[in-house]
Amino acid sequence: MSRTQVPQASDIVDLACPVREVLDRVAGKWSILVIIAAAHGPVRFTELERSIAGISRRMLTLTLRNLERDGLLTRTVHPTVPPKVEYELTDIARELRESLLSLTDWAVRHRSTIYAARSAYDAKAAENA
Amino acid sequence: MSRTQVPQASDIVDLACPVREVLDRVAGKWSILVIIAAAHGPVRFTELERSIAGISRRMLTLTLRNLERDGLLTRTVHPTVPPKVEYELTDIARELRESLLSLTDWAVRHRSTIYAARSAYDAKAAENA
DNA sequence: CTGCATCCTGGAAGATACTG
DNA sequence: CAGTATCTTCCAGGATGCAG
Repeated sequence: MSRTQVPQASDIVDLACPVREVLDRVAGKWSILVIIAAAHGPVRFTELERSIAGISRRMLTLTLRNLERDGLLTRTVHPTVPPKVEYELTDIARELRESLLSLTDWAVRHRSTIYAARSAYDAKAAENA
Repeated sequence: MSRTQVPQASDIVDLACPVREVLDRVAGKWSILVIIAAAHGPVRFTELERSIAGISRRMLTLTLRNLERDGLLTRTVHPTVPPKVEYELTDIARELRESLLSLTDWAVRHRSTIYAARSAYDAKAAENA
């Protein structure tokens, strides 16, 4: 950031950083679902694959790697045949999950309102067309 | 949640829906920042543009439209010259913002831990290369 | 069972220019 | 002031196949 261009809305910038933190960590299409699916304890790869409807093997792998990289879950390889790998949330991931609960709660409480608003908006837009 | 210990696919799906709800609404790169920036009361377009560092006029417009469509904010046009448009969060958006606070709080509390985990992970990956 | 390598596509978002 | 209209770029994510 140059010295000539000082961002004057520092309040937003200050808030934005942690927001970006969370977002970048949780942004993916599957991250949160994996966190939820892994919440109940050590879970195997295939368990996750089965419990998260619609996820591909590739995306599950990528998502798990990212979460592991950020220290949100641990990966334990049991050198058996066939291989057995278990994933488990770390403490901070469990904390994160708690925070997510209030979000999902919000979604549940207001979903009908939001649908209604959306329908109304679209109806009005259509009528102008 | 069912009585069984191991969540089957349906359990995750049940949880996944509200999660998707939130995500889809807040997913964009700018949505949350706009919500935060508009939190303190009626805000004009240009105010938002200035306070959200890095956002383009186009993306601000698109984001505002989406939030309005979902009933998260209201758009009030004052037919003056020059035009004056004010945006304001709705009640449910303010509620959402409250929920987001616990997330940002999480991010702040654990950011250093996460950075450390990431560095460690990357270091290990590099050493295997 | 648990992945990785590759190819490919849709859509999000940036750059730029114009307008009531 | 508060937008629209295009064009373009980029990459998350899907599909498929192979492997230890």
